[in-house]
Order: sequence, then C-alpha cells, then structure tokens
Amino acid sequence: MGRRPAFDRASIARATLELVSEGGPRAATIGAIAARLGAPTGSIYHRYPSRELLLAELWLSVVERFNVGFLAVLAGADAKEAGPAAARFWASWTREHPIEARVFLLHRHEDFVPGEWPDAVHERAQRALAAMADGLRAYTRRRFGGASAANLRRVRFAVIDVPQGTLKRYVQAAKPPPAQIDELIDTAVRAVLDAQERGLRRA
Amino acid sequence: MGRRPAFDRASIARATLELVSEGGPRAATIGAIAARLGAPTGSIYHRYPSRELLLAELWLSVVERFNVGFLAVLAGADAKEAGPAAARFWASWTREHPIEARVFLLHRHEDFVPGEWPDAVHERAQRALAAMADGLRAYTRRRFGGASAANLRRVRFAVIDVPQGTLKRYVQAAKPPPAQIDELIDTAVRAVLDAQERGLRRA
DNA sequence: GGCGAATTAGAATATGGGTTCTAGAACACG
DNA sequence: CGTGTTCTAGAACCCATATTCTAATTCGCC
Repeated sequence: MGRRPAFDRASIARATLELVSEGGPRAATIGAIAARLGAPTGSIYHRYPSRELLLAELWLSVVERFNVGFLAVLAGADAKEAGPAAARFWASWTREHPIEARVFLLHRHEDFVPGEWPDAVHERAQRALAAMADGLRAYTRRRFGGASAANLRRVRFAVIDVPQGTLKRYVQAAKPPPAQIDELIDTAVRAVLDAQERGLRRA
Repeated sequence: MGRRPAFDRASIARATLELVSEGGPRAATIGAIAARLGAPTGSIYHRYPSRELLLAELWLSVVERFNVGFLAVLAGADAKEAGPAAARFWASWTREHPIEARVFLLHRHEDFVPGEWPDAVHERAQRALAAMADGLRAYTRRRFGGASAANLRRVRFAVIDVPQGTLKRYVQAAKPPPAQIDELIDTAVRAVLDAQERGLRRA
C-alpha cells in the first residue's frame, strides 16, 4: 500500500558519506546530497528529520564501526602485544576503509554536530564514548596492573594519539599509508609502553 | 587629514583570533567580529577586503610564528638532540600560546581557506610550506646523512606527527598538557630516530 | 478499475551571513 | 574656520541553504 520508495536511508547515507569524504561536512548540503542521488531536496526529509541528525548518524556509524574493530584488537589475549597491535590497527583500517577514514580522521564531531548532540542520538554517542574509555581502562589495568591517570595517559598516547596523528597526513592526501608507517608506529608504541616498566623497576 | 581610526587591523585580527579559538572558524562571522569590537559590520571592510583574506592572514601569521620557533630548535647545533627538542617544542609552545594553539592544532587550513589561497597571500603560504619542508630536509640530512623518502618520513613522524597528534587532545580540552606528555613524546621520538641507526648497523 | 497511503517532485519560505551603499561625523591642514 | 579626506554607522542587498508546503504520482489492495 503506497508508492515504491526510490531513495532509502541507505542510499542517502551513502551519498552523504561520499560528499563528506570528498569535501568535508560543509560540502554535504541537502542540495548536494539530493543532486548526487538525482532526487529533489524534499525527499531527503522523508527519511531524515534534519540535516543535523543525518550527519550525526553518519558520524556515529563510522565511529562505532571503527570502535568495534579497534577494541577487539585491544582486548586481544596477549596484553604485551595487544597495545602495539591496536596502534597498528589504525593503519590497516585506513587502508581498508579509505572513505570512512576521511570522515573519521579529518574532522571532529564538532564539525558535524555543533553544540550538543540531538536527543535522538545522544545516548548512542555516550555509549560510543564510554565503550572507548572502558576499553582503554581495561587494557591499562591488564598491562600495568592499575589504571592510574599517568598509566591511562601513556596508553592513550600509544594506541590513539600516535597512530591517529600519523595517519591523518596520508588520509588527507588520499594515499594509502606506506608499510614503513606501521613500523614507525610499532617502534614508538613499544618504546612508550615498555618505558613504564623500566621506570617501575628503577623506582 | 581625516578622522582618527577607532578599529585598526590589529584589534580586528585579535578579535578574530579569539573567536576562532573559542568556536572555530565558523564562529568568526563578520557580525561576531564586529560585535566583539563594538563596531558596525561595515568597518571591518575598511581594514580587510574580505572575510576570506582576514582568516587567511590570521592562519598564516599563526603558522609563521610557530614555524620560526620550531625551525630554530630543529636547527640546533647538536643533531642528536635537536629532533627530540623540536618535538618537545610543540608542548612548550602550546603552554605558552594557548589561544594560538587552538587555531593551529584544532583546524586545518582548509577550514579557513576553502579551495585555493587568495592571490594576495598565495606566495606567503608557499613560503611557509617551503620553509617547513626545507627545515625537515636539512635536519634529515644532518641526522642521517641523506634525505631519502624513508628518512624524511621517519623525521616527519617523530618531530611533527607524534607531538601534534598528542597535544591536540589537551588543546581541545583547553588544559595545559601535563609534564608527563613531554616525557612520552621524548621517549617515542628517540626510539624512532635511533631505530634507523640500529637498522643501518644491522644491514 | 478505483481508493488511499506512501512517495516523488520541486516550488516557496525563512534565515543567516557576507558584502555594499549611503549618510553623517571627526580631524588635519590650509 | 572652512574644506577635503578618512573614517564610523548601520541599513540595504544578495545569495546560499535548510526547511516546509502543495500538487502530482505510483502502487498495493479491495
């Protein structure tokens, strides 16, 4: 009962993803999304209540998918190896998901959702944040015995800041990161995580 | 001959800097800048021909000032120490210039100047880019004897990507980075720069 | 085949923000 | 003190974009 839909949520989300990847969130205007689909602007609003919510869901879905893979690696059995592996995960994820990587690594959520998160996705956003925080805390405890602020900072530095800061350059240039990058990340991360133990032993 | 100016370029630039620091480039609308100065919107255009050029000059002046300090440290006499020192420079600069750091670390130039640089500042932008590239190449040669692509990547990773990726977190939170951060950066950077030599010796 | 819900289609509306325009004010200089 | 020039002041204009509204279309179902 009713007309067959021509533009579903998935294709709208896909077009938005591509536009953001190519030109950032500013490029994903309702008009541009509609034009890419060959749809009239009004049709977008049959699927999404507002541009803000469309962009918020896009951002969240990319972050959630990254988190799943990343946190799985970070929870790997060997605590000594899981950290470096999680850091290297950034590079492989970037190679496998170049479009999503541009969304995730080149923009902050504020560029998508200025101010507060809309109610409709607020809880989802909190969950994503909490999942990451929990994963880091769990790994820190596993690796160092306790999750002091200093230990947490060390882990965050190693498994997030270093790889993220490094890969942005290649994602920006739309080139897959060279294999050497994985080595550099690995070297830096091991040095930082092992340094804590040397420090403890010395103390 | 003529009326005494009430709003000069410096105060307009300052207001713009503050607005960008607080809310990103999007917040620096002509209206907001004028409101902060208690000026009418039209007055901005007596000093700057367009918003685009105002933002472009703001970005460039911050980058140029950072570059001067950074490249001076990177050119320090002791080649072994200059790299780690340059990496740590990011942290101290961030502590000393929190406002500018938010402009420099939280946004890319595309957020200020979408597309090509305006003619009026194009050459200045090129100069800033070239200065950084030259400094990195010179250091790479000094430290490793040659500036191969791999060596250059190693240096860029150590003295730019690692510190930049790390500090963003604290700049974003508007908190001065804790002293531990300097240690983490130092450890990671030394490990990566020294690893090249170990690799060479083995070969 | 006709009814009605779901949808397309795209014009109309509203708003925000950059830029320009006109009028008036202030100050240096003769 | 008048005069010209440089500026303030702020309204007016214009365009891009999000959102809404109305009409037309399609298709399952009776």
